[in-house]
Amino acid sequence: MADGPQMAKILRKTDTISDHTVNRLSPYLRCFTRLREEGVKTVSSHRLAGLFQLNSAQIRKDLDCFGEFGVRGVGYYVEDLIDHITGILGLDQHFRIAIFGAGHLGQALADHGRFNRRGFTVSVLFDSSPRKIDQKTRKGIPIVDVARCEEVLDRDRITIAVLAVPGEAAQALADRLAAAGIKAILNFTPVNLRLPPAVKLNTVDLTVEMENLAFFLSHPDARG
Amino acid sequence: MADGPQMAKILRKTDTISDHTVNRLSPYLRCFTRLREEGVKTVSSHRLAGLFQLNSAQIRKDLDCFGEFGVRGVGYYVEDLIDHITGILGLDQHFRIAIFGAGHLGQALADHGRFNRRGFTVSVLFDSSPRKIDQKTRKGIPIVDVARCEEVLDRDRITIAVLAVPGEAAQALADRLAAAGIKAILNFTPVNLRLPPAVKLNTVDLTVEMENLAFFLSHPDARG
DNA sequence: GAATGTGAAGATTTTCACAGCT
DNA sequence: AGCTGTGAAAATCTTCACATTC
Repeated sequence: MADGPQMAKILRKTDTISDHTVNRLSPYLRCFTRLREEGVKTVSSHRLAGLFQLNSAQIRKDLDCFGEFGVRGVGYYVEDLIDHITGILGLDQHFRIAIFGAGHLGQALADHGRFNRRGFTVSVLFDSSPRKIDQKTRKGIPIVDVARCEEVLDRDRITIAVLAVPGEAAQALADRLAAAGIKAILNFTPVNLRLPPAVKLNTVDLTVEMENLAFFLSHPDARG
Repeated sequence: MADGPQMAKILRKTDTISDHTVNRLSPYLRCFTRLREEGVKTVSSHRLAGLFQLNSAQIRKDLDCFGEFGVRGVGYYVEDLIDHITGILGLDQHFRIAIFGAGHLGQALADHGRFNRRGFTVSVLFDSSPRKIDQKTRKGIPIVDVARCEEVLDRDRITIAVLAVPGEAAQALADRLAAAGIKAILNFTPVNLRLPPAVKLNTVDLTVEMENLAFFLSHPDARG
């Protein structure tokens, strides 16, 4: 629904949303969903600014990206916001995920609620260890031999790969996934992956997060 | 070593490093460590630019933040870079970590190599479930009743808390941790935590990561 | 010659401030 | 009166370009 041609209809004038705005859409959506649960019908950019610790102009600019559907003197209709952002993010489609690496982290992610919610399903884990192959996770997601991954990725129409393998295996696997037509990768390894531009890569690097905290602990004067 | 007063000596003129630069220090350090292992003695900003897919001027500006120790015509001494960045990040100190929530994710993180390396140790997990209290993780890290957390945090001189609890419990716990003197939190819950400015907060939000990928899958024209 | 350090230019993001709707 | 939408200003981040040093 929010594919190529339709995008122009959803995305208003710019035809392009800034990177930072994209990263705010998901928190916005979560917030709006909670507001709806609380029975809130409309919300102003000022109130949202308070909730997000952001400037209200920032929020108006962000929401402005995909059409003027705020109402002056009133604010934004929560239901409208949810519809629009759901569409922009593509969450009216369904994405199937494969997790590579059935170690503790991989299995924890596979069974984690965040990966199995509106818009997403974890369909399979891949591993190379004979002790894990053909087992299932606690919640029943099958663990398959990574040697068969191309076949299964295609069969299950998987578009997102999550990498929870040892760092040494990451680049070779990423190359293989790119060749197999995977279009998005969430990388939990600490490797700077090289990928063709058609593949979107997000990296969650726990070392970076921890060392960033260490920096602020060592320099209490900087930010806090 | 890299504490308040000394900071002026390490941080050159600006007395303040930009946020983006701070977040690049950790990847830099990892890269330099690998270069050292490979026996590389000096490295130029151009070569680093290639490795990081960054502009070479960017790298020079970043490294310039904490003193001019590049050598014109030669480049940077890898050993020097490692020493300086280690100091800046505070990794010559040792930080003890407590993980809150001994579910699959919490236990996976506790035993994960990234959290138990130079500069960091996971000393304890906290949980409220009687079935988990007084157990240990696979690698032997004790799980303690969260009711006792203030006592243990103090006893073990823990400065970093990792939150892997259900979202509903997160804000109350964060308040408690702030009151207990915790100075840095790595938050894996999808909650926008409010904390006093003295507490540094980093959030890893898996929903945001997945929905960001969904956006790019739905808009192949944008970045890829 | 090679590579740093850096002022100035360029790009991007955020904030301000206010005209214009309801 | 209240609040959006938006041009313009401010702040931040990145890149260019070149004088300077080894």
